[in-house]
Amino acid sequence: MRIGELAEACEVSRDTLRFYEQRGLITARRTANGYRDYPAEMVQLVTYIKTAQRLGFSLGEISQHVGGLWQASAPDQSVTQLLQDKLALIERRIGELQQLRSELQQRLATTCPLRA
Amino acid sequence: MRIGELAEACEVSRDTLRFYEQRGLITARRTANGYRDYPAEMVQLVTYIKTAQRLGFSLGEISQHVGGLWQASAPDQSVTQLLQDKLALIERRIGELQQLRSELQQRLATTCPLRA
DNA sequence: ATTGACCTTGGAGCATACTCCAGGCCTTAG
DNA sequence: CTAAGGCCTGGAGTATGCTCCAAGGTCAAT
Repeated sequence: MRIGELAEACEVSRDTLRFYEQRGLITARRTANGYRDYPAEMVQLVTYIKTAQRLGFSLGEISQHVGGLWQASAPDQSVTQLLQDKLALIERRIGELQQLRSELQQRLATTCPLRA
Repeated sequence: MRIGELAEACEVSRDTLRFYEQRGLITARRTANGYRDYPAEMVQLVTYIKTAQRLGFSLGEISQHVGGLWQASAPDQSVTQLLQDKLALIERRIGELQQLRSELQQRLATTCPLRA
């Protein structure tokens, strides 16, 4: 599939996909005429990247984990390790957000929400 | 108090304070020699800015509300609304992260974590 | 053959939130 | 008097994550 199709399927811009490639988050084969050619699974990968991003991960963090996650074909130790690292990261982030939430809830209960 | 003292009291850099001034978040009197001179309450204001930021507000959002907030004796409705919106956002994110976490946990429990 | 939609590249520009620097004045201690 | 340290300004630089642009190649349809 070409970049425009992928872009539409993932609801991102072509520029964003080229930017991700530049940053090493995704790669592309090329057709004879030089156009990028993506496999269908690329939709899943880009969706994954956007999800992780929406959840608060930077592209840097994502790129540190995505390669191993995506390329491993067998259940090997390093992949398991990567998943566990990711899980730990997610749990940290949940904790941070929960703390933020309780701060907000407390502030909403006071007379002057943002004071102090 | 001078900028260095304020910076230390608030644990931000002098540059950050000058940056906030540029953005209209804070203002300063000047002494005869041209130095910025802050009242002691400025520590509270800067602390408030940092808090709001940690809670997910951009400096733009903060500056739009800072005047009213700081002076209002009663909880301003628009601010309360803003806080509630942020709270909703945070709760959505926590939910998504928890879902991602359970997905990862399930994958880690299978023999072949990355299939499917 | 030409239009129009698609693709290519490198590079510039933008918003956010700082961070650092040069060049220079003010103040206080030795 | 001089040095050290704090302050001033304007402007450049940094990191993130795009977004847009110019100039040009590709391709299917009319």
